[in-house]
Amino acid sequence: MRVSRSQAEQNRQTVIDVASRLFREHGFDGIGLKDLMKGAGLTQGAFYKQFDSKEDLTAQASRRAMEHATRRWSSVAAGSPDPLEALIGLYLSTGHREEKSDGCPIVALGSDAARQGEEVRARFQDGIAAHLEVLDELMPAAKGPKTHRKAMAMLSLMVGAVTISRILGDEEMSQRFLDAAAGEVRRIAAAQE
Amino acid sequence: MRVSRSQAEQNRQTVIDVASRLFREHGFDGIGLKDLMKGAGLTQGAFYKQFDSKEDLTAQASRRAMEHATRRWSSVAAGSPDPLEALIGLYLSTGHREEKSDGCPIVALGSDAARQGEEVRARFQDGIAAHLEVLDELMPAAKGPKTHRKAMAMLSLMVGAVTISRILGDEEMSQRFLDAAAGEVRRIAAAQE
DNA sequence: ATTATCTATAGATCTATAGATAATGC
DNA sequence: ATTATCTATAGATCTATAGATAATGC
Repeated sequence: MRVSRSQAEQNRQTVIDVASRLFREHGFDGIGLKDLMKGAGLTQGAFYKQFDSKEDLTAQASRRAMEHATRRWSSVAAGSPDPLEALIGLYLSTGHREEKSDGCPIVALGSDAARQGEEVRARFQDGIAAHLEVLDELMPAAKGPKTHRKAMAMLSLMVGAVTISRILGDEEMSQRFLDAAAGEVRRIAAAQE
Repeated sequence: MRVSRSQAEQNRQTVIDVASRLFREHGFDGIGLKDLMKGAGLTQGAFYKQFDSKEDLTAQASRRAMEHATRRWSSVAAGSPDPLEALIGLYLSTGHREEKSDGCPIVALGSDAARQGEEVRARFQDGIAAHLEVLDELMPAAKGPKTHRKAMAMLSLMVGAVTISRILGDEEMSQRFLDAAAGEVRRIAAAQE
């Protein structure tokens, strides 16, 4: 039954990966330890050797999800001649709207995160700051004192639009929210000031 | 033990009101029927004479919260010489950031709503459409074909900014998100096109 | 006679712990 | 000898139902 130390550590990492996806799909309160562990091919009993509590896993899964999302933003931006358009194409798309478990954690868990303890919220805060830095870098206009301010508005707009588009059953309305956000994100980035 | 028909109906309405607040505070999965009923001064046993299921109450509480929020937007806009500034002052404020249970349901429950069934999501969709109409009305620039598109971007931006500001423990950063959003909402409303 | 609410409970599920087991690591 | 994982379980809580009770409404 016992496995090697490196295998145990790998199992722990798998649990965090699985949790980062299942929490995004079902919410922090929408999935239990049994199913989280089952997703990693383990049983519930192994949980408390790996983590202090469910809240502990929640915090670690939040960090994992945020770091993954930031890395994706960076590499999409770095791999395109027009980083902003590449990011808009990725984020404000139907693909992203329909991919809850591998999509942006702020969209999938933003409302839930606001109700969590300090530890979880700190992991989200770090991720949000990292997202802002990526946006700062790809701003096409000359970098001014307003750049960071613009990045905040762009992130808010993107998060809000995908959140709303996921709620809407009316496909056309949902699409129009994404398109409207894309247009305004471009405008904000391009604005002189 | 039995109460009059009108008292029973009033009790039902109280449960919906209480639920619309407690769900916003704790999430749909974060509070049980016992505490919801207790909040209305009743016991759990009375629940199923009033509602079909928890999901039924979830849908009714969502409608109630959304209608309340829309009415607040309308009256704030109608009661001011500068409707847009009045709305910004109400929505993108620390007061709203700290008032989860009586604040915007899209912020408090947006991520949760995206995971709910059609019935609940339809109530949010109706409320979102109603919010857009309020924004359409108060747009200062001459109403063009782009008005509705702008309203969508403004709503997304406002929802995203307050959602993020509620997650952040860093007060200054939180405030800067609200300010950045306020600035861009004004810009979008004022833009010619 | 009907029924709104109550207490009580069924059955499922939740987080967390205890003790057994079998493999690792010294 | 230590320990990662397993099965089993404690105790709390969740949604939903059943039957009793006491007041309403015919």
